[in-house]
Amino acid sequence: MARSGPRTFDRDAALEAATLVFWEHGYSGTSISQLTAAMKINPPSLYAAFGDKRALFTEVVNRYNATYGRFMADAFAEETTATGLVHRLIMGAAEHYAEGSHPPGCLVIAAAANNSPGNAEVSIELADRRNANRDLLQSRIADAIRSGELPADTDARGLATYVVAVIQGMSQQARDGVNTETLMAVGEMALRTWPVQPMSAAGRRG
Amino acid sequence: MARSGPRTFDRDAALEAATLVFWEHGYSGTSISQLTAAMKINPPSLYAAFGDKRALFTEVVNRYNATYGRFMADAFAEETTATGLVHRLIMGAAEHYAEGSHPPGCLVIAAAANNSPGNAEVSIELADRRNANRDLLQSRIADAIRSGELPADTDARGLATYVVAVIQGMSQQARDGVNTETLMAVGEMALRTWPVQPMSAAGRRG
DNA sequence: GACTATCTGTAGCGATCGCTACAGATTGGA
DNA sequence: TCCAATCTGTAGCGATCGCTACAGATAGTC
Repeated sequence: MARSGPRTFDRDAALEAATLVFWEHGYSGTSISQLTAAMKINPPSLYAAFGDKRALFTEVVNRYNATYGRFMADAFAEETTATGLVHRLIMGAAEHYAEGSHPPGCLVIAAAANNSPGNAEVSIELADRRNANRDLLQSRIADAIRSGELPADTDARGLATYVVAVIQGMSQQARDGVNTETLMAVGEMALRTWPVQPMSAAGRRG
Repeated sequence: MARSGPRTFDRDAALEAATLVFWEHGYSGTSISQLTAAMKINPPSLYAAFGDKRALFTEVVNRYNATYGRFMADAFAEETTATGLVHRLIMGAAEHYAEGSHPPGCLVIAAAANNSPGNAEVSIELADRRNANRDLLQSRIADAIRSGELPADTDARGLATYVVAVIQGMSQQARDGVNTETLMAVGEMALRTWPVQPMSAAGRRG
């Protein structure tokens, strides 16, 4: 077999393979031997290219957010109203979480739920990402209340938590085998609770 | 130290201790040494009294459903309308998932999310329990549609999945640090999407 | 009070974990 | 063409995993 010289494997393809394994089995449920088998490299190559398991996972999560999870960042960047933003977040989750081309659900939600004390840092890392998203959504909702898009008595914290909970629940349901069609129905039901200014035409509801 | 004779430890107290550890760290994230430390027994006593780690976990889950998770079974047993049932499931989750007297969230939802291939059976065991609950709720909703409690065009599958997703999302949010007050707000928002017969007085909405 | 049965504590089993030392193989530069 | 540098594969490190053999200690029986 070919040994040495410049790197012989595709770093991004290896990251993609690692992503799918972490997505399916979570951080602690994935072993180095599983990773090296999926990435088609040997342990020393993995450690030379990515550092250690922890650093590889962080790189995987960052890449995930820029690829599979991109619809979230895009929604935050492109939607100017809280109503449009929430609609796109929820329906995007419904659309993507049960696609057959990758493991079900959201990697950031599902990949570090069970963690031994030794892996607590990884749980915290993902929880921080989830909570940052929720806080960002809350601030966008607060903006919408100030601008008059949403009623003045709207509970920004509660509403943001509700939206994030629905998305996380859809991720779990996708993991439990629910298909895209049902997730879409869930998303539409979730959006019916959205507060609308009585005299406003800002709502997206059909 | 005292050795031997009849069993010297309280079996149920040991189960309770094991419950809290599994609840916090999940199945694969909990080691035998953690369990024996929390249960204040040594490995041979654990294996003599409970079989192995897997059997202990199953016993823990059954006991959990009869204690901490009892509000779910009670709601199914005591509520006669789908509306009342769903109200009690969601508000019960909101009330209990962030209590400070035990780990946050629901053990059945959180304890086997990350699993290596060797622990796949445990994931399936909990997924089956979750899906059985969802299917039971769906059948109760279908009954309510037939009886006229809910509109005839109600999507029983979608609605049951929505309710279960909200509950699972609340569990995740509790794990991420959200308090009871916010969970209550989430539950009330979730119930606003409940379909009501226009001419009926069956709704519980405030 | 010896005997049997049962439980407990110590110690350690084989397997796997994340990770790495080492040497063989191949490349680019001199 | 030979060297220095770099990557790869083999093999195995110490630690921990789930689990158990073994022997010491206590209880009930006669």
